[in-house]
Amino acid sequence: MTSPLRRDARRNIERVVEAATEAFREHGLEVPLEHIAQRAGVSPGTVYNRFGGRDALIDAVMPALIEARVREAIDRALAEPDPWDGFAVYVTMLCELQATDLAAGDALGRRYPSAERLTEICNAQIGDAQTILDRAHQAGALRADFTTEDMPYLFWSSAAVARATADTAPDAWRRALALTLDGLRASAAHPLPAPPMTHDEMLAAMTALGERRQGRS
Amino acid sequence: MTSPLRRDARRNIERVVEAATEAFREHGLEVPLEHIAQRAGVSPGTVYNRFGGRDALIDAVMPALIEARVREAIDRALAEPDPWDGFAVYVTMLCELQATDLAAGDALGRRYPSAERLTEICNAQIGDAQTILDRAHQAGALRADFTTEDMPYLFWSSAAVARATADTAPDAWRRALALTLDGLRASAAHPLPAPPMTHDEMLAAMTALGERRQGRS
DNA sequence: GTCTAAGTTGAGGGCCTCATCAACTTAAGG
DNA sequence: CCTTAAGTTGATGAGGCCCTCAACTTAGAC
Repeated sequence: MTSPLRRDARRNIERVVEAATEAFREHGLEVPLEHIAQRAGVSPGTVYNRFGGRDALIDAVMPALIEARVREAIDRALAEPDPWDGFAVYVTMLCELQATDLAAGDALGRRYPSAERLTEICNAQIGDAQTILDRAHQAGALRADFTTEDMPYLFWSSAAVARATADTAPDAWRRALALTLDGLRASAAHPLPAPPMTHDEMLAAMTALGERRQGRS
Repeated sequence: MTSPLRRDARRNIERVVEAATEAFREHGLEVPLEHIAQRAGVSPGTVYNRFGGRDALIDAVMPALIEARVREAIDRALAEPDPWDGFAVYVTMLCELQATDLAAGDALGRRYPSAERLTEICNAQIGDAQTILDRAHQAGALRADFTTEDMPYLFWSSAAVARATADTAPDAWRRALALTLDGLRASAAHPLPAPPMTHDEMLAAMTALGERRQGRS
């Protein structure tokens, strides 16, 4: 079997996970691994030894966080007696998460294929979202032409607003989101100029964002 | 007086401006200056000699482009008999510009204080936007609580969607924007959770985006 | 206390971008 | 043509990040 880790190794793993959680939250998933190492009081080499690279580290840190927060959002949404309120609560809580945790913003709006556990969690999350949408659709509250494939627009938009205003008007995203939500009510619906993305287009777009570390060639 | 430039110098300036226009459009305002130099068939040093740095180059290239396109949008908007349609056309044309020209996306949503001409143009643009908004407000078509300071939300959001989907669903931003616009009609208005940004907060947020070249410390 | 495999270290090679400047080239006036 | 100031070049140093690996340290078994 995998021989048990030495005590110092286990302790370093803990430290790195802890440092990574904080650094990811504060600076996003692209924070230099060297900053994480330093924060953990460990050499860069150790991070690579223990995790093998950024994606594995992401996969060690993010899934639990995302899953917990998404679950919370789902529960609160379904507890809401009014289906529209449920939908609004769901979206708002996830956007709030994005606004307070840059890494969550990355994780919700992008895909990192080699972070397998995270990908799994996020895909499951789409199914959960479907439940909330269905309920709001059936109540006639959510416009009929809004689909799960449109959800990333909300996350991308809110993340963009939150990042832009983080230092100057940290609650601006709430106003921007409220404006957008008003456009999603069935009563606000006007014909749309284009069909939704297909599921594959959506995933491809999110994956491209994950790969595009920064400006490419 | 400033002694006239030598012919080769003038020619190089032209080439660099041309190369920069294309490179900015394709890759955004953060494209490496060396790529621009290469594209212009010129050494990196020449770009620095002639322009002195990225901001000056931006200022040499972007203002004319932005001004022309904004003017076009204003004209088309005011030509629209219905004030709501005018507003929608205005916003849509600027978002289309963002979607087809990454540099325009940067310029409309950010501020680069040391690119003075560009800053001036963009500030003037806000005044023009006010005209369009006023007309739509007075017609009772645009929700009363939507202000000029809310406009950046539209640009940031649309730019985020356009960047995300550029390679996979290049028209997705139209759908996302249409959803958002439906929330801006007076008839869709529900109370908002927060006041608009102040003008200063808006400018500060845009400036921060311009300075934040990429992930900061 | 000794020993050794497990673990850590941090310098270093690779790659990228910025910005500079001494040495070279060339336009253009005389 | 020759001259020379204007202009260009591209190698270079500085800074940042990634990832690796030979040398060193240490936990923990005996």
